[in-house]
Amino acid sequence: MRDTVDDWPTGRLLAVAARLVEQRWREALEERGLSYAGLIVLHTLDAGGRSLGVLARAAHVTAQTMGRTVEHLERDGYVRTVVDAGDRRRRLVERTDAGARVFAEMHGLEARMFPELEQSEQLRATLLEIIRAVGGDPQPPAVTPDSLGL
Amino acid sequence: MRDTVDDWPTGRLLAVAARLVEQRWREALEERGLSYAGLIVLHTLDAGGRSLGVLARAAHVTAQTMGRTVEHLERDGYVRTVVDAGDRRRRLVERTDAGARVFAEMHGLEARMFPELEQSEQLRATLLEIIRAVGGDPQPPAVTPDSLGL
DNA sequence: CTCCATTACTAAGCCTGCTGAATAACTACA
DNA sequence: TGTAGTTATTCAGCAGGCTTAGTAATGGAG
Repeated sequence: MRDTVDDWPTGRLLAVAARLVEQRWREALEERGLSYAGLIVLHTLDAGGRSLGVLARAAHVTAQTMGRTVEHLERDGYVRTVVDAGDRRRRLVERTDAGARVFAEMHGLEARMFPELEQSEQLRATLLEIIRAVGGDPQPPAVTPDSLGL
Repeated sequence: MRDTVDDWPTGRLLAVAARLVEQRWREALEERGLSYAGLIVLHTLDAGGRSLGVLARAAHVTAQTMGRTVEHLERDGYVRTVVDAGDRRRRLVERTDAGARVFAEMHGLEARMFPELEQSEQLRATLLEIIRAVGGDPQPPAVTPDSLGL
């Protein structure tokens, strides 16, 4: 009769847990005018400028979604985009100084915010298996998704 | 240099995994004109009619979000709402015959869709700990959120 | 019995996901 | 060269999260 979260299917638990963690992040981010999705982009750009499509594939979101997120980051002055000279279809996205600064401020938090989470190798391994099994890195499409096992 | 998902913070992995699983669900649901959020509501209503607020707390979403989801379910004919006679602020939500039918069709899928997921007691336990630590059941607010440990 | 705090829900608006469909630029091939 | 196909991005629109700000009904205190 009692309908607690305890007897929910695992997929649903996954969604709720992810939402709660993200929400906690939001509280820390909003005072910098930054979103969780934006933080991910700034993090990815740490290694240098990237095109929109590359960013999208890295974050496992569609190009459309990434386009809008980058738009917002640009509006807020955290990234700038330039048309790729070699392939004018491409828009290269790079961090501004403000973007690099705000990322540096937030970066340390990733480990401090949920230390138990970061240290749980078991959980990380399981999540990575799920991601590979369900989503799969788009690079090797020859892998059968049935080879999971967990 | 290579920026794969492997070295992402755990919270981010959680979000990606949840999104991928939900997306897989969506494919199976859309042909019935049902959303993932809607399925959760129909599931919760399996035990009988519930008010909007109760549904929201059960799903760990805000009352506003639940209001809209119920609105969509009602539009599609899967639930009906009636004003509670005893407390006219409340709107009781109950499944229609169509709602009960479509839920029955989908219900079995919960276990079949990702069998490995459902059987991983380890993962379930970890997710429940996260949910309790970060979100916490609103019922016992006396529990200190520091008592996690994973 | 009246007044006020609380509770349940609604309204408006923002952000991030998605899909489907268009456009522009590049590439390959005849 | 020219044309067809692929790839990168954008546009439009829907759903579901969230927040802040109302409104209406309840219920308790004086």
